[in-house]
Amino acid sequence: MYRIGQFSNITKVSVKALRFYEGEGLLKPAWIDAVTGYRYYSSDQLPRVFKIVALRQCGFAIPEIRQIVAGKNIASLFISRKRELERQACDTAKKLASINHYLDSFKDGARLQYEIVVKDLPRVLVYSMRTIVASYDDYFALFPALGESLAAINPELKCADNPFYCFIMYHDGEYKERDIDIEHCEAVTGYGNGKLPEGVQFKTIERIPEAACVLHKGAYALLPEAYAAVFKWIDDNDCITSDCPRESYIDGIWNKESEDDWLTEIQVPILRKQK
Amino acid sequence: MYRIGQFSNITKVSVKALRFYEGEGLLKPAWIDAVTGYRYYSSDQLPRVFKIVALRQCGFAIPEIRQIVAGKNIASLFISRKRELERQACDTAKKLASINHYLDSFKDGARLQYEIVVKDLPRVLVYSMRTIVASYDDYFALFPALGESLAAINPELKCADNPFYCFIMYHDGEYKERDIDIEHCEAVTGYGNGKLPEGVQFKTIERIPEAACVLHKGAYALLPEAYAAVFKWIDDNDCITSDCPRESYIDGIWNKESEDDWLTEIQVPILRKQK
DNA sequence: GTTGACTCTCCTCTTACAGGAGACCATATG
DNA sequence: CATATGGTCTCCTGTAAGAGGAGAGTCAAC
Repeated sequence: MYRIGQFSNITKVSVKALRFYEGEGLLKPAWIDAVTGYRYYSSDQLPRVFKIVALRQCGFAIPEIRQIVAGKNIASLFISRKRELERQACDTAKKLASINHYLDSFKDGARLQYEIVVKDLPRVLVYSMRTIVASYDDYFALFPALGESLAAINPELKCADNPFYCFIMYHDGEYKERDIDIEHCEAVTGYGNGKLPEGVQFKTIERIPEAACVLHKGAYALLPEAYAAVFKWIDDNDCITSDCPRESYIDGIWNKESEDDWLTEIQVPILRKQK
Repeated sequence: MYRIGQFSNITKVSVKALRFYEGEGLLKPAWIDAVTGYRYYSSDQLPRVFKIVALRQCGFAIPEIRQIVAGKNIASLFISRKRELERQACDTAKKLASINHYLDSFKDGARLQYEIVVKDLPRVLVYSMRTIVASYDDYFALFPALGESLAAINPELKCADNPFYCFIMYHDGEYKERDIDIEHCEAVTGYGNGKLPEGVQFKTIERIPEAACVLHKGAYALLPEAYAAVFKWIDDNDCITSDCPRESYIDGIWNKESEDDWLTEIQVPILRKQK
């Protein structure tokens, strides 16, 4: 019979842990002195300790270990543990890739400027018009008229209380300066039934489970830098672009005077490459 | 200005988390109504939220994020985060390998019999004798005499209160049934100074940082099964044997009548293969 | 008898929020 | 104007697996 300290030395399990396992009903001491309360352990308990320690080294939680030592459902517990560990490994790999991306970007200028966030983009109903515009300036000229025409048809549909309600999608796979294939979208609360202008329609845009997003603060002329950052991130993180990028206008000429305060979010749908 | 629920929808950060970040001094609402206590957020705060979310997605803890947004020590924090993540990845991989080992062993008989535990074997002073014995039976015949000769020289040195005090090391790289090169060891509390029998010496056995250990319950004839299990584990876990295996006698003929109650621990020093 | 090393129980602390209770607030509807 | 509904407030508890420590009792040796 060994006292708790000796047994702790033998098994390399801390005294705190031994007491904790007792409380959890995993390992009762062979005998407890009723007067002093001292716990006494015997070598017969070593197999049990071994089992507990081995399972803890596999990352099992206490209630799972309790089931396993009771002899229940063994294989299924191991399988679900395996899946959980695989999930964890994948998770850690993502974080690591992201960290490496930022570390790499520090090499040039030592500032953390464009932070990439992975988000879910929910399914959304929009009032949309797809056009090919000669240049960005042409697009910005077109833009206000659309909002007004929507307001004229079904004023109750607008949901402008969400700053992300207005965005465009770029249907060109690549970057272009001229003749850009653009779809202008405004989120709405339902399909309207007024007469639509030429080329305009109500439609549903399906959910995107993962999109790499970056926030750009400042003039639109600097947007390409933000694009470069997010595409580098996508590459560094072993992802591919899975759908057309979106640009969502949060703050702009309509509510901020200085270009430096304009806020635009770029959202690029992604898929993780299988390894 | 958005109320907390709207801002939560926009940023995909939960209401609870927004309030928590305020408490942590990471993100103060743009304005708080002094009468109602309602929090109001503005789009100017989006960049900050982005930064926080991006850093959380890298696995940074709140105090680290607090430092980063304050602009301190950026690179070093990223580097230590990277190291931590690499440690985690390695840790998960170990657990996964271990789980896979057990799952594999279930294929034959569906029992969890030999659990492998990775332990540190501390530095130890021993009274040792190395011999080549013709067979195991010869060794067991030799065994008691050694303990007695030690007791005769320096009785105060024995530390038999530890059940691991008595073990042997196998110097043969491979399994043999005849002419086995064995070192018998008994842990002692110091070097003695009596006259030593032929072939016997006091020596120090250095610490082994990692050893794969398995507990065998039952007759010595079944020990090979335990050896098979531990060597399979070592293989499944991408490790190599780095020193001679040890067998530690915990319960045996001297304190248990039935062979079925004998308890022996096998300890195999290991090294992880680099990947 | 006294020391020093062990051990006991009980309490708090760790992380990044989630869940819920009970009360207050805002807006739309009848 | 009263009410219904849903949003928000603060405050409390819970999480996993123990670690750390306080204050009191115990064991063995000198």
